[in-house]
Amino acid sequence: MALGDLERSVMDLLWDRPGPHTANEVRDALAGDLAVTTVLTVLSRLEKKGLVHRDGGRRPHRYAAVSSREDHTVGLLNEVLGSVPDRQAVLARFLGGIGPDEAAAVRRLLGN
Amino acid sequence: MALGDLERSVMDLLWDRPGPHTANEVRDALAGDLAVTTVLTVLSRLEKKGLVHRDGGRRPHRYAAVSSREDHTVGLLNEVLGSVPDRQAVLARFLGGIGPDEAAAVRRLLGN
DNA sequence: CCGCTTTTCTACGTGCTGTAGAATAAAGGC
DNA sequence: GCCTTTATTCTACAGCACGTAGAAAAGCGG
Repeated sequence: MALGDLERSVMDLLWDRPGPHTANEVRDALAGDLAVTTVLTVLSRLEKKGLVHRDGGRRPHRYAAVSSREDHTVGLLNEVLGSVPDRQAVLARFLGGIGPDEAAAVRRLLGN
Repeated sequence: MALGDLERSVMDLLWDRPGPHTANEVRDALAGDLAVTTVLTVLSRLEKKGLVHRDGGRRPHRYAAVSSREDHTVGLLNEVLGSVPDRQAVLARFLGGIGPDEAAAVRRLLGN
């Protein structure tokens, strides 16, 4: 699921600052001078996309990211990899293009 | 650069079948019954996006993918990874989620 | 009950994509 | 050099996602 620029900014905010936030808090933290309704629209679209959870128990409602930025991004990676018939071939090229430092990190991460 | 469904189908075709192709060939190979002009529009949009190269030397023009499916997909992966502040953290989660067989393949690809 | 805050509904402009007809251009035969 | 056929470009339009927000409704504190 691709995000627009503003949607992306909102997600970045929710990822960068921990804890649930109200729409007003999100608007204040965003660059520019948006209307709260704009932020609410975006938040509700993000909720429909399953990226944001809304706690509507008390007013004002609180919003938070459903999954971490890392988990979300891994999902995107797998989505990209799923669109291709030979996943391994892509990984091969990807690994061939990373720097030696990062290659070392990958090796370490694989418990080796 | 995200692709639409038809754009994606055309790219898949150009990747699956080697050599340059005419618009008519592409249309015949595609599922459904599209007009050639539709295919030409899509091809020219893909050309503008830099994904397709057109040889307009002789008529009919021939079209071919600029880069391999693997290289293109690696580009997408890096685009996704570039949108995140901590690339390594994402790679860590990604690697944690792959199967043991694929982990072995990755280790092998890293020359280990 | 009343005003203020918050949320929902509705709406509109823009850009991208799928789709293709109309208009134009080239190319080959005669 | 014309004419027919084939290929390319121009123009267009509907649908959808997104940024943006006003108008309307709903809830809360006093």
